Amino acid sequence: MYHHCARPLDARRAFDEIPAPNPIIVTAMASGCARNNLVYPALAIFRSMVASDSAGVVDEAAALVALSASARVPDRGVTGGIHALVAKVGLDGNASVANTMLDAYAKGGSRDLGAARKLFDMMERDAVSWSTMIALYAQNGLSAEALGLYNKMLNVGGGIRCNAVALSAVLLACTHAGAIQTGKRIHNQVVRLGLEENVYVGTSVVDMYSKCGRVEMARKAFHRIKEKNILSWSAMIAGYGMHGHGQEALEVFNEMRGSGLKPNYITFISVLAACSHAGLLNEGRHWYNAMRKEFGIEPGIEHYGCMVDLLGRARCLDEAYGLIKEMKVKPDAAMWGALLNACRIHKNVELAEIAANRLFELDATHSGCYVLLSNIYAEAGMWKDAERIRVLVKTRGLEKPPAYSSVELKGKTHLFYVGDKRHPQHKEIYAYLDKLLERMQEAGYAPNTGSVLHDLDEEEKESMLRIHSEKLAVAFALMNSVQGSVIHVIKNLRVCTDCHTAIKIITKLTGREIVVRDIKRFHHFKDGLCSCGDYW
DNA sequence: CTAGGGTTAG
Repeated sequence: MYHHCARPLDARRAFDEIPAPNPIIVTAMASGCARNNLVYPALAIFRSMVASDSAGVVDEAAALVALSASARVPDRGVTGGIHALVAKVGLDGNASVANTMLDAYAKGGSRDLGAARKLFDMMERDAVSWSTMIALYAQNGLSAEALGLYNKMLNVGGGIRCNAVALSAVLLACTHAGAIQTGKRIHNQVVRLGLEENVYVGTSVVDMYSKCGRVEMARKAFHRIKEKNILSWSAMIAGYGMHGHGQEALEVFNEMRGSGLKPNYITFISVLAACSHAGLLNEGRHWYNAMRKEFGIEPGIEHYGCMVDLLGRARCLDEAYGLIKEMKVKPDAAMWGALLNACRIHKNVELAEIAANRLFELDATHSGCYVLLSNIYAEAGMWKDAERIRVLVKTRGLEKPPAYSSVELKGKTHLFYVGDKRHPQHKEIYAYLDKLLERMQEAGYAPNTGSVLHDLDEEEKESMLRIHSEKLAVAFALMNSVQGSVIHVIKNLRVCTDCHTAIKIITKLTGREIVVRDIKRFHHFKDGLCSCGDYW
């Protein structure tokens, strides 16, 4: 009773008054501790139970409590230790115990996916084991492994059927990989099984379509969810937001409030991000103020980040800087990065230097901001300063994380790094790109060599730009798809200025529509224009 | 007495 009332100390007092507690009461005590986040006491109780276990009374329930507690401890190796104790009392063959252990190995401080997989391969597997392992891969960004295991479950899983948990997990893997074709196939499966109404599966489908560039499909799936929760609504708002559809995002937000659900911390991140992507300054200001006053939610670093983006975009650079100075949370690198980016767009060198210096203090190894600052100098004609920063990058030995872009073709994902020659079609791709570049230059495209961070002459700089991953991916997709189909490219970093300009021109020249998902948002290129309005 | 897998931001 005390535990359920979140009063662990009273529970402990009552427990201590029992002269000879039996294993049932001891397990109840441990479970109560775990429920109230007292994971170490919970584990201690289990350890002493095993130590004094002469008659084999430590049962499945006690093991489950201990294992689920071990998944919440920040130290490494705790699950392994409990595993040994569980084995000592002969409970490691128990199906529930093994499944709980599987999850615990990959969570908490252990984070050992390899150990989880090893256990998975050895144990007797049921539907829960398969979905647990698939979910673990998906949550840790190992999309290919998650998809592979999902297929394996259906083919050689010993008659294990598809279930809601495995489906939402594998949809998450499609989302990360941007694998729309596979995602659609899974969605068909969802429809066949009548699981569209399931809030977990439905929300996963919504998020998958949004993040794979099909926000209209996301909306359709959204309407099919029977009992939408705060996550479903937030996903839909975020979906519209990342595509630059700010009004639609706000309409969904209104609908949500109309339905009686209270927005939470994350909902407001989605709302403010949507305002920021669409440049809705007044709406953004309104909801930023309302979240505190009407909903009692204190803005966190993410909300400030959205506001700095939004104000910066609207040329209110001083207000953005003022907001950073007055916020109660310590500004992080992303915050100064947002201001720095706004300075790039509005060519404010003075404030850019302030932002960059604060950024360097926080993260001196972040090569992206050196590039940004150097570009700002270069665009302002301050070549010496631009050069100084470039030298700094070299002497400090900072490497940009490798940029890559990917395109899905007939269900297979093709990955391109800068200057990649690993693709079997690479010769044709480069030849195609050269021809295209000629036509682009005739149409007025001039390579923006200011954004190349190398000590090279102009010609060499142009060839550096030519081989950018997004250009390779676009060229490959153009070569291999039919006129009229929309090309979808996914990039792991922000799309570069030159590629952004280039793709706009490509859509004009070819009459094709190109959608690029970068690390921040979607860019819908059509007829020579981009949905971001050149702000990103 | 107890317990195992899933979805939202960036």
